[in-house]
Amino acid sequence: MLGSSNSKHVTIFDIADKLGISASTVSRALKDHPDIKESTKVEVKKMARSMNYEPNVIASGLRMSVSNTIGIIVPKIANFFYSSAIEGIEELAYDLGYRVVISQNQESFEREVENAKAMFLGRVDGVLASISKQTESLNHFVDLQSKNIPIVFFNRIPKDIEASKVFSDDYKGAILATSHLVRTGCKQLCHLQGPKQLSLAQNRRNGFVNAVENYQMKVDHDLIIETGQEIDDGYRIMKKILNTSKKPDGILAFNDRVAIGAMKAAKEKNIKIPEDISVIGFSNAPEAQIIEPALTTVEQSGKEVGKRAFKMLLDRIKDKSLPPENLIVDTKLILRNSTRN
Amino acid sequence: MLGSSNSKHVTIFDIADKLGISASTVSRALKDHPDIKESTKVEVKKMARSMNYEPNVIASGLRMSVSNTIGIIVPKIANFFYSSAIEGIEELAYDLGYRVVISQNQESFEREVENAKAMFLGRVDGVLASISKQTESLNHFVDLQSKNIPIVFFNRIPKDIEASKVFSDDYKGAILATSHLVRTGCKQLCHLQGPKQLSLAQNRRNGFVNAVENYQMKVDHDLIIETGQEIDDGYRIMKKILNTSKKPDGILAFNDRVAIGAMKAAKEKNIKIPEDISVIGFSNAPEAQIIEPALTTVEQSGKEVGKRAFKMLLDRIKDKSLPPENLIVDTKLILRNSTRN
DNA sequence: GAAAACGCCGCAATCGATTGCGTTTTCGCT
DNA sequence: AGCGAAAACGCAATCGATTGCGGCGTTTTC
Repeated sequence: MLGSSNSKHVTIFDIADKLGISASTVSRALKDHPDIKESTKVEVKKMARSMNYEPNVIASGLRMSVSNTIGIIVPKIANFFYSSAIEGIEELAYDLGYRVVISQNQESFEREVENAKAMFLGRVDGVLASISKQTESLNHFVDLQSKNIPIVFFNRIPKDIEASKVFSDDYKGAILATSHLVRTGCKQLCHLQGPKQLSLAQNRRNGFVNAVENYQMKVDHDLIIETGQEIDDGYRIMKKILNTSKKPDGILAFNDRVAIGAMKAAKEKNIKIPEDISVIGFSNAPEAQIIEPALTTVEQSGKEVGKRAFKMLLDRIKDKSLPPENLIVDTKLILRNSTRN
Repeated sequence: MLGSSNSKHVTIFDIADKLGISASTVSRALKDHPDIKESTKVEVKKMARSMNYEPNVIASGLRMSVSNTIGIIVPKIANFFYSSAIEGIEELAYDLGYRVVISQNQESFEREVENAKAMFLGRVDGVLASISKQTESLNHFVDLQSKNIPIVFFNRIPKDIEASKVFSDDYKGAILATSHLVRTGCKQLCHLQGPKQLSLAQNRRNGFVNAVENYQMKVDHDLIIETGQEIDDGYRIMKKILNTSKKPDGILAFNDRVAIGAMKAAKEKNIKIPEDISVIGFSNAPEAQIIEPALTTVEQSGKEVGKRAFKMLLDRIKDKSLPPENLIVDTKLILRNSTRN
């Protein structure tokens, strides 16, 4: 267990006293320093165990200037993708003896700056970050780097910074999805592209456009529309679209929630999915399996992205001279019933 | 920003040197100690600002034996309720200068014990915990308490421990839900009660039973069934039920996901919801609004529970002599279309 | 047989902030 | 001017672990 008494913590001095040796020797013995005789090591370790000694990571951290802690900065914790990513990160970090501290900013830029500062003050060994929708300047991250704290960005990544980045293959995902729409007979495609400033939204858009052009079809730019990222955003936009003369028969949405909103609007107009209109989302969130018809979507595993990002960060914590690297996590199309065969 | 140079951190000694005074004075000046002359305070603070001084919380923590960190232990991070709770906790903690470290155990008891130990080693100032499904012994938590680390349990709470607990009013929620089923004409009620060992499941069950009896109806114990907590669990059980002679016309499920599974099974048998069978879930998860018909459910705000639990913990961190307290967070029934009017 | 080498361990400084206690400075008052 | 109390500040220890350097006793080396 954790130790039996409720008295103060056992220190290496306590062990040293009991054994009539010095604390230095105890310290060295516990970490198998070659200067220490085997028999002493055995004694010390035995005593340490019997006294329920547990090293004080704070004290050690002060001396060594490491904290064995990594920080995570995300826009919002209670979001399926991010909580999955955090789950993946925690899973790996835990086994490696790293603590995970979390902070969120609810998409506020100022708050993100504070987040970064807090990470610095907390002396974390490294940071994993997804930027907020409002992030313009990146000084707070650059400052972190200049303090020798490595950063790995994941999912929502900034362009203008030299740092490692891990993100899903949005471009390819969009190509796969769009191609599927075309091949199943959609003629008039629409893309609800989410918040324009996000690079992942740009990648998806590019995938969409390129795929359409690949099939020698014309891209209708009136049907590439900026949206929010919630159900209601998809709903409102779709309602507007359906009131115009343009009648899209295939939709690639920014994410599953936007897709679901769009589906809701279509259903209200008695437009049948997938017969009259096919819909594809992004994420493979839990909701995608619940909606009817079940939503075809581009899977993006938050857990996987989180894990990869953590590994990359770990390498850079251990060797600060490693150059930045980009890692693109594969995506795949999950076929369900919101698209035709 | 964070400071401009990439050199070592500025310490109170650096400030003291520049000003030709001692570090003690700097330390005291920075925290407005009455022994220090007003003019010196001003000078010190000015210098501190201009040198971009930031206190080293690790060093201070070592001396003060506090970490300004609270730990969270949950079964699973990527779960809507828990990630909402974490979100709420982080929101409050952040503003109060507390860091939040997270650990999960994926419902494994052994892992939970490790979680607790890690919290101890990390010298957190307090712990917020939801116990795993498999938790039997509570020694690891008792140990934490005996080390003078306050714990507040939330949501999934253990019975046999003297500690503060914050949980939603499951009993009342079940009463509300069950009553609504009865009042809208359900005659044969069924309760999918989730994992039996969880106290919240027991509370819900009690609410269910008492409500039924209140209406002078007989409780059919064959229709109070232990289940898992996932969609598939609800689906499988419901399929079985529908193959028996008992035909429930009202279901209170352990949570929304189980409810959704049950709905799926019913739909496959062409049983109409809510005409032939009414369904109510627990949680008000995002999925509840997506499913069709939209799911009537007992709302439990993870965010609210998290915040309340954090406040309670904070009080106990500041005053360790505070007695344990129970706080029951109100629940309410959200009416949607999976029940009749 | 003296010197160099090695094995094993302790002293004391270090990381940065805090604080009890003692010392110096300041200032009021006679 | 001189005394005493209060105000203002410095010294050094402390929190716990780590580590360079030096000490001492034993063994190896030519």
